[in-house]
Amino acid sequence: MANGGRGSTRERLLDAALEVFGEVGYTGATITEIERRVGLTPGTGSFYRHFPDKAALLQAAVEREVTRVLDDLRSPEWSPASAEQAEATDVTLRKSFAIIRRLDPLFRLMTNEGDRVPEVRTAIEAVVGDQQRRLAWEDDPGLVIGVAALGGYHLFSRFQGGSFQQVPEDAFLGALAALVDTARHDPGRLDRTTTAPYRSENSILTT
Amino acid sequence: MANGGRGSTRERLLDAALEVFGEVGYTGATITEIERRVGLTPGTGSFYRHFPDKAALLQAAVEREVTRVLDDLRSPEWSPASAEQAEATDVTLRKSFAIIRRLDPLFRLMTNEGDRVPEVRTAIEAVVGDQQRRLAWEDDPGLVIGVAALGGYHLFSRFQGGSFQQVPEDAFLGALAALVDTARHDPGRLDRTTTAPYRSENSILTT
DNA sequence: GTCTATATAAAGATAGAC
DNA sequence: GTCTATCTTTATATAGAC
Repeated sequence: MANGGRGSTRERLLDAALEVFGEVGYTGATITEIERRVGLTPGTGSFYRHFPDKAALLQAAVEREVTRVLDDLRSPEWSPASAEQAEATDVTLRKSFAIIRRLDPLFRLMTNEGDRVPEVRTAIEAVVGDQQRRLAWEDDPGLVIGVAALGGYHLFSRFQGGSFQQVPEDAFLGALAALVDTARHDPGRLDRTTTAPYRSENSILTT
Repeated sequence: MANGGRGSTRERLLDAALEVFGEVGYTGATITEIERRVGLTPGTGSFYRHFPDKAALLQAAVEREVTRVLDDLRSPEWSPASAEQAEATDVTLRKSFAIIRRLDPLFRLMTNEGDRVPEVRTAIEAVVGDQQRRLAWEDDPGLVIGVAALGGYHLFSRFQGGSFQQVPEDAFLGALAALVDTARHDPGRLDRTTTAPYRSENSILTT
């Protein structure tokens, strides 16, 4: 049962909605299945005592989630350090990764509903927009690359049903932080054009 | 019309299927809409002269796409250089990025259908599995990070409906190649633990 | 606030004419 | 190989009893 049976039926319906819509998309989700997950008798239409229709459920679920995310992002645990309190790169990356994970339910909704449900895109832009402004390519290209790498690690891990290329999270974050740090403390390095062919020193492919 | 009206109706149905399933998911897609896209009169059930049912269409579409992708990956344009023909990092990354883009339709299917349609996951694993073996963390952590960054850039670009953080593809690829190159030619760098807090030299936030 | 019963609409699917 | 007509199933949604 969504939310372990806790909270009002309305709240549990919102929990289930975020879950099911993310899993099978809006059209793929049935009212019957949502009723089942919250402990209502499936197919009875009890759902309609709480929401006028399916569309209203989607809208309410997205709105509540966006509110919650924005709220979370204000807590010190997630928010980036101010200009006065500079923080180490690995700390910044860990926060970014936590945010990516926190946004995952909305990401799924976005991927599943994308353009069909404009509210979803608008809502996500509201959340991501705030983060974006702190992450400008001109200011800190290394960090932009780092966040992209975290996004890819997250995405591919989902696809592979484990961690991307079996790389443990800590190992990935550690190595990435070291690399991003290089870029941050020596910005000129990113301008250098790559020329020399690369031959791995320890690849099993190398003779 | 899917495929611009070229090819047999069956082939055009497969084209439309990949398209529509990727856009709205399996349950979200209607036979009627697929008929419309290939130029059959919508709602007439003409589709059923070509496939026994909707599930068969999904399976056939995935199978054909997987075959095509595996075929493409064998061409020199996409395949990684052999151990004897070392290639520059930016070339490797460009190929990887092309592959990620080539896989995008299957990625969408995967995200939309995920666990509900096991064939999709299996098929994608067949394709990705081959690439995976060439990309081991122990051999070349810098490249693994690089590929993750490309995946994140691709994903976030899709979300933002443009390019990630307005960063042009060439700029991103260039900077990423330089960074990955650093890691490749100085592997010890990735082991270094980050300690010094970072303060941007050119951020508008810095006083 | 939940269940029974039922109405309505949409989608999957089939038979048969052309 | 496509269209007309139709059947079946499934899902959204409502009215009313408890």
